[in-house]
Amino acid sequence: MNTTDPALPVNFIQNIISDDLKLGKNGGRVHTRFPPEPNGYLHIGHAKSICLNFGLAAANGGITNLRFDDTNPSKEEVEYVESIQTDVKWLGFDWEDRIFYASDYFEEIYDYAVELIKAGKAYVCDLSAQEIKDYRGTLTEPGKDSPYRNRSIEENLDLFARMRAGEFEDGSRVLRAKIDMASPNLNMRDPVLYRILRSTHHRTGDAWCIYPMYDYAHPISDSFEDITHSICTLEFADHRPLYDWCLEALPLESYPRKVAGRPQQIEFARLNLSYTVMSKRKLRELVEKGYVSGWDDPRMPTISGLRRRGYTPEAIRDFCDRIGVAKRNSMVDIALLEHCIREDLNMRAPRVMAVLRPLKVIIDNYPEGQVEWLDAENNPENPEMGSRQIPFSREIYIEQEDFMENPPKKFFRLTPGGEVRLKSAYIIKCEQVIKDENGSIVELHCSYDPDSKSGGPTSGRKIKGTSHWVSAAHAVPAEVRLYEQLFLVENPDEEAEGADYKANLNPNSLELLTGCMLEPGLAASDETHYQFLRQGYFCVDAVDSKPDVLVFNRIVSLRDSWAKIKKQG
RNA sequence: UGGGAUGUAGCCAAGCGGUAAGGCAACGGACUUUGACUCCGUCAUUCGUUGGUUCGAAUCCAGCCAUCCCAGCCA
Repeated sequence: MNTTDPALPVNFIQNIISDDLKLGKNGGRVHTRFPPEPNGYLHIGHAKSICLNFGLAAANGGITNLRFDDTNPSKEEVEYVESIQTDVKWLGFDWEDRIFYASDYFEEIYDYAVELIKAGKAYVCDLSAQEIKDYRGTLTEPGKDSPYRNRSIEENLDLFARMRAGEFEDGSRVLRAKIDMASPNLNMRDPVLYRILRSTHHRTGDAWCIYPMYDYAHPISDSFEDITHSICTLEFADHRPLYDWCLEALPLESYPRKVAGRPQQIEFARLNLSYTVMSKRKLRELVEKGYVSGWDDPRMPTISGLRRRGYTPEAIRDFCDRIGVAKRNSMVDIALLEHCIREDLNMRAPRVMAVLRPLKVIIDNYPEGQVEWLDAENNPENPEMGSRQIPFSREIYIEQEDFMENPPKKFFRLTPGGEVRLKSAYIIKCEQVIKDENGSIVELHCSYDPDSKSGGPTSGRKIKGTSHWVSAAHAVPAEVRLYEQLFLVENPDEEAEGADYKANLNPNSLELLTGCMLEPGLAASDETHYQFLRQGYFCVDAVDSKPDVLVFNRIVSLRDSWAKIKKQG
């Protein structure tokens, strides 16, 4: 029980680890592994597993392996193994030199299968896939033995060797564990251990035409790597007896929690996030059908998408710490993720001024041609970040939405005849509204109060509203993308033929703004985050930025977006 | 209707026989050179439900109810 050390995580897995340590199991070691199949990019759900495996080990003085569960070459690609490494590193975790592949063990895994056959615990089955299914029985009825179940050891050995040698067609034979066709647990009804599959493997090429199944390869891999705590998600709970069966049936030296005499895996509930499409199949569909620019499109809930949308590793790790770990299926509100990134960025993102939808303002009583460099603090929350100089001149831009000709009661910004403070500068008063022939507002003429200069001795006048602005002559044009994460507006009926969930994705997930005006001097790098005042946090998109234009991506609140869509009907 | 797992606030989640932590959200209020941020305050007489054991139960026991997972030669 974790009742003493406040530095340790508080969750049921930590409790298990603490108990094991107390009992001296595994020689006091804690060794975990993060075992993704390289069949797609990692998403926020994987982040939970990564933080758990690496975090729990680190908190207990242990280590963590990165292991690719690459036993099904038909779905796997090197692009994915590379992106997974990039993303785990970016999240801030280090597997040092312990990067492994299940495919590294293919030869040994095969040898163990031969041992299983020799021990009478496995047999080659000639049933077709459909027949195996039929023989398996149902949830409520027991299955029946395969007619090939009692082949001689010699025949099994011969057949299995010939399977490997490529003598048989794909799908014509499998190697099965001989367990119990009447088990109430379907996974124990003589599960398939090896299948014949002619598919080029991203690492072993065409060296093999038979590949081990997850249920068989995984416990062996854990054992080879001396893993002490094999953490996986809830849907594998039913596989646990099979995991144990493999370890017990094989002459293996090490397996998790062996000292207790009960090797076992530990299951936790996978992450579900509101508004978030977490299914790899669906994410793949978005990519393959070109609905997004790629797995790292900022609208994607992938680690790489979140990165481009402006999320930091610190925020994601904090989120994973806060959601907790348990065994109940739950749905975490994405507002918590959004809270984590805002909190992280609040202290370290410089405040800058940028006008997304410019409205020209001419300050008539400000000398033509004059430029003043004003002092502006970089982060009021964090004075250590200092200040910078920004230019002020006769013609500036303010945000279109910061002026209203016929304002509602509680509008605090600029109105005809009204005053507003320009952040870090002067108080201005709107004297005249200029419109074009269509009645659209094209520019404002204002006056300024020279005594109201920010930080000056006479700057104390209180004005209800404050606006951001940028000097027209100095402004840098920019492109801004307002991205929001893809989410489902309505949940499509997945059972229906050709269910098109794409049609139900939020329609306004990307808004492209051109002609935005930035204060001069902003730097471009994908590590850079800014807060555009009152407009939220943005990060520079180094992937899409062009030589002459900075591209910013913005983090938006999905709840607000959802409300907006619902309101529009 | 077989097996496995889970039910504590709108959403997560501690709690492990001694009288319901914490976070997010929400709602009040203060502050503010951005209505942001920050800061104060409010938010479960009750732990799926019904019984039982006990001086005492979210914690132990029994029944019931609800939800999720399992019939890939996927992981």
